Amino acid sequence: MNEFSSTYDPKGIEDKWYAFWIEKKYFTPDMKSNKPPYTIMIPLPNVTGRLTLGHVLNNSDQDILIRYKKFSNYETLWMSGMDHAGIATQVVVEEKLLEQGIRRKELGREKFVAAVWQWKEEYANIIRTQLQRLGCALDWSRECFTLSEEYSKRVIKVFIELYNKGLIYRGEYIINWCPRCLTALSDEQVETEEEMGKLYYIKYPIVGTKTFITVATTRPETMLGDTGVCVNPKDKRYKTIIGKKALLPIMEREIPIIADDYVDPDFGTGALKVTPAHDPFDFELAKKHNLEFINIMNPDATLNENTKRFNTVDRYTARKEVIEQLKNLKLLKKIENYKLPLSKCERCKTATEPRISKQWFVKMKPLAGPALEVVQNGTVKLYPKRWTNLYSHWLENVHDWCISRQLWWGHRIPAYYCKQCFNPDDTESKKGIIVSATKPEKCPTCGSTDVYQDEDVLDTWFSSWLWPFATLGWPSDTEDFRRFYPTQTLVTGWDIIYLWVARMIMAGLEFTDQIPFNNVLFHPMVRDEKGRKMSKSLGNSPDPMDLVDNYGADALRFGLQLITPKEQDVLFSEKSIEVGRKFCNKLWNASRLIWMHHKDDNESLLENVSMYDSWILHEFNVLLDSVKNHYANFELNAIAKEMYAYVWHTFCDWYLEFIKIVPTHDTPKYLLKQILIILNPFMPFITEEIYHKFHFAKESIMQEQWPEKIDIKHDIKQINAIKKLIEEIRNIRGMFNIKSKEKLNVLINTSTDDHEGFLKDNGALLQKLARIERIEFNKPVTGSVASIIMPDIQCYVKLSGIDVDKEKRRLAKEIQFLSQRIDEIKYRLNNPQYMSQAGDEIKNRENERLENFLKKREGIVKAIEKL
RNA sequence: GGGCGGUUAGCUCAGUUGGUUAGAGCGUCGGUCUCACAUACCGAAGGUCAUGUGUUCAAAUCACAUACCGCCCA
Repeated sequence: MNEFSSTYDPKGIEDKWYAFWIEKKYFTPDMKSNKPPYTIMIPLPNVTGRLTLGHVLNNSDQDILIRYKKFSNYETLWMSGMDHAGIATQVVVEEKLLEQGIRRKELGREKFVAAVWQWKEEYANIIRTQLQRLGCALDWSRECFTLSEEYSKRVIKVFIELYNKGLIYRGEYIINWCPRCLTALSDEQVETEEEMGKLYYIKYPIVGTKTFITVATTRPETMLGDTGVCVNPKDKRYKTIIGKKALLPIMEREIPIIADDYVDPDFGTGALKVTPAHDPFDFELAKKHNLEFINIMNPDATLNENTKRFNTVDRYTARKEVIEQLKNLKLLKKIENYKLPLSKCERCKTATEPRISKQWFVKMKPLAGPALEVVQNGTVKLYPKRWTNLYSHWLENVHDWCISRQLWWGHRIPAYYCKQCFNPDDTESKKGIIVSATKPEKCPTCGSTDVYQDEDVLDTWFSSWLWPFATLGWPSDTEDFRRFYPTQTLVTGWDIIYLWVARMIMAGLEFTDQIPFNNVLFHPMVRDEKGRKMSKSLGNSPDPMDLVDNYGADALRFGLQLITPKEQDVLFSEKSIEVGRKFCNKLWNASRLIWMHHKDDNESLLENVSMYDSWILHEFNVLLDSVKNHYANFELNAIAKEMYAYVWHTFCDWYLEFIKIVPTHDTPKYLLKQILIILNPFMPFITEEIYHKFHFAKESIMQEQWPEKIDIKHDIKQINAIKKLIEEIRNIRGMFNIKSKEKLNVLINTSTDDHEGFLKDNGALLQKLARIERIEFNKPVTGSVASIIMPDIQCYVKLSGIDVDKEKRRLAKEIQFLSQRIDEIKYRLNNPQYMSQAGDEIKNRENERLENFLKKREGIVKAIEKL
């Protein structure tokens, strides 16, 4: 049975074809082939959770490109894999365990990590299934995981190499600390949000005087850690007190008043309280002026013993209590409302703390230079182009990268310390530090065998920045690496341009001396209909798999592409997926019609090409050109829209209607195959299914070639004319409210024999599509008629009892319009500047327009006279 | 504070290097179960292209300014 149902139902079809593709190993490149390679590395999904609509967009983009390139004679590889996602995954597993009353610390490192691996297995399976249901042509045989044994070796090798080059160091600086995740974060893993807060003005008594110096701060509790007050040396208000001491209230500690150009005299009071251990700028200032560093906070953001009675009090409670005490001491001058930027942990949204801490860092400047250059000189191209500015700006101002994380899930830092001679507080010397892939037997400095490994793990991005080559076997000189590296295109969201894209380019240049990819396509973020970010708490994020269940994967993919703008965020609505589903059904039914009449035709185009065939083939050529250009610029949305318009409005609405009346052979089946091929990257399942319904020659549509342009043998002017005439007659019918059951009688006068001959030969088509009873040619116009005046064809729709005034008004309006256009063109023709400056192409076009307008106007004038 | 993007039909968006009457999808309205498809077909209405000034024979398109919205960085 090979029946064609009257509606398309994707159920059963999608799974069937995915299994078939896997069985045939279509997604695995042929290593014996001599085609040029085309490689895309998947932006490795986190094993943290299920895929979102953002992933659907990201992966369908990639699938489209891969399938297109496969048709275009490239040996394609789309590398699959996943990211261990250190913080994010640790957080979700912690939460899950906590639901069962189990605390991470109580469970212990080994058992906890085992629990995360279990989670990883479960979610890797879910994600794999999700990508497969979307139809992704990923090579599963090469799937990688950032925490696998082999991949880890590469990460550790890179750490050691950079350490030996002096590009990785251990140091003590202010870092971003998440009090909830209890780990350091890099600058890029912190989000800043503007929030309404307050600016507190606090008076510090000046020692030895009865006067005060007032400082302004948004975080009064940090005053407990102040070790100085700083003013601008040029600030006249404070000239006399520089060098004196202030008495820090509550703590009753004497702190120096210093001067530095860094202080902005116009901000607040022009006096800055200096908290060296809890602010990056204060930290630098303190180093310069030799101020004391007092850490006042525990890792969980409660205050510590350095704050005396505030010990163990939470930071926000402490703020209230400090304010209360200052009020009592009459040292709180005033409070103002103030908008301040608040830094939050990207993963858990907890407000982060700037905190002085000993961590591992990567020196970024030496890596940034080359990465900046390859983008600025166009070796690596970013799409859309404007991301280049952002990329450059970040690299030009890049700070060192804090890569150590106080987590258990990740690559453990390959640094060992000697219990005998390592001094943890000495961040200047490397004494007693051994960086090594395996545990050293003894300390090279003192010979002690008592060495222990760093407890911390590496930032996730320290492994994923190696993705484009570590996945291909690097540093081993593997065949995969030689063949598929550098890759061609990276497809990702712009939100990780710094976190990932820039770092991959750095790593590629540093470790392989090559760019990791030629092109980067940044697609937009998927938001809800109101433009809000998709989030679990808002409940505005549909599960993509529900959408696949309800509409089919092809509908989801195509619908999403249709609404994805080039440079703005996507506002997702389920309506668009419905449009996708309807389009699938349309394609299905068009195929069904062709199948009913043409399934036994030749699948290649032979000699049977009618003028109507030529017309649709010509339109197809136009489409092919446009699609090709759009692919070159990664404009997938434009491709989707054009294919939609062609299939629905050109192919179905006109061509299929034409050939119901004017029979033909071969072309419908031939062209359908071409259409299926160009649609396949966007909708792989339905196109494969239809391909097989027709028993086309290849084992799978995936083995076909991208269509070539077709030689057009006919002049198709007449087809456009008859099409236009049909549209005009339909328009008249609507205008005069003529029921569609009522057939029309028309009189046609033509100015050339060609037109007359063609219209006579194709009268049946005109009758059917314009619903006409009788056509008469070249007779005088009598009775009441509605007139259609085209340059070479005049058509009069006979109707008794039409509203003559209405027709006169309609024609008069038309004349007015034409006259306006005619005047415009004539004005230009009389303008010497236009005549000398406009190009020939434009002038020819304008002349042609003028000629047509004049002909038309003349015809309408006559038509009015006859009314 | 610095930078980037946006403002086109009721809604969401196209609109190449300035050059036909500024387009599409959805929605709305009217009419059709016409033998592939009512998940459909036919037709219509709807825009002073955010505002202002300028450049040009010609501006949605280029320049400058303003307003509003969004994002990134500090």
